[in-house]
Amino acid sequence: MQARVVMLVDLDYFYAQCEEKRDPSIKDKPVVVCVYSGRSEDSGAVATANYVARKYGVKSGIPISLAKKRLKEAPDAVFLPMDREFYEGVSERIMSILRGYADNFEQVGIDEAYLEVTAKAKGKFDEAADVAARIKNEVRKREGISCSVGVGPNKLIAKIASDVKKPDGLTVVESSQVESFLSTMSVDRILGIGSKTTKRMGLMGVKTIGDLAKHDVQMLTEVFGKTLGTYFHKASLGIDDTPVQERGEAESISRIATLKENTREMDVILEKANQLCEEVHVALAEHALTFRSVGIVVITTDLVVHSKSKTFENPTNQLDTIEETVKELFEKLLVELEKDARRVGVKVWNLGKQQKVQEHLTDFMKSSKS
DNA sequence: GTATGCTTTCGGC
DNA sequence: TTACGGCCGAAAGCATAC
Repeated sequence: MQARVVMLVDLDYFYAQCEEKRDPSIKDKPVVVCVYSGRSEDSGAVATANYVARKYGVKSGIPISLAKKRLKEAPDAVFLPMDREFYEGVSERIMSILRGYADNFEQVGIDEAYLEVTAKAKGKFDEAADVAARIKNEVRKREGISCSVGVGPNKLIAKIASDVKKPDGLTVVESSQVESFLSTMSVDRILGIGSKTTKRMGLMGVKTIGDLAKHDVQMLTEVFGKTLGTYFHKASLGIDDTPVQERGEAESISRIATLKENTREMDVILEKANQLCEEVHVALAEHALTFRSVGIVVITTDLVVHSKSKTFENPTNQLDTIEETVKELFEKLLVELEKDARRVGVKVWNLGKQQKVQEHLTDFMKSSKS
């Protein structure tokens, strides 16, 4: 029985790097990939930026206008609209390269994947480092994209390791190094520890993963409950038994859009919402999926997010159901809002694979014959 | 008290 | 000094069940 070796491959500043690949002449310039909302020249936000732009304080999530201001002294800066289809194509080809190096493979989002490499690296970390180097070379040669890789005895360590050096990094943390590797890391590096839990732990005097490891599991289960307490305890010791496994289809499908003007008029909102319902329905149909939950979101003029949702007993795939539920939810939500709506969204989840009715009937007839 | 499931909000990219 | 997307999964908060 070999000790596990797990790898996390993270494609560096992915959207912006795809743009550099498409047009290498922009490589040494600040590159900012933007999501334009269409309501005015520069309204919208930054999806991601290359490291040249990051030196100017331009990063994911900031307004485009702020990014332009920060790049005033860089007249060669390049602002490009997001081209998701192009990035998805690049991602798909890279993911199929990565798959070839893995015993087991798990893609996480468009730019990240876990690889179980225990067998391929014969349980040895130095062989895993060679595999990682080969992966980086092949991805660079075939697709012209750099990535940062973390190698560790499990997913938890591989993920944290991948963040240590980027872009174009490779960090290996062997089992014997796990304790000192984790000891000074902030607790919020652990998946499942968000801002609230970080604050609660801070009040207990726990700031680093090393601090967390000093508390016994009984104490943690008293404070956080059995499931979470046990999980935090294991994570603090670098223990993570979760397997690397293929993910199914997305767990939710959503579409959101910015309105031309701020409004609280139901007609205007429902017109946009119905477009979004149709888009969601098309996406469902493409994958032959049903849903059991429907939700809406409204972002008001003060940029506060409000949402409502409804879950049904039985799965369906009907556009009518989406549209009717969305209407009902907007009517409920709008009366609660004091500000106008700026953006609206529609989402479905609790997805399932659509059964083929004909098969069912055939099965039924087969079974009723005997 | 803990587990589970649903709803809403948060945060990464 | 402000400025502000789209999509996803995770986290948090709550209700209910055991």
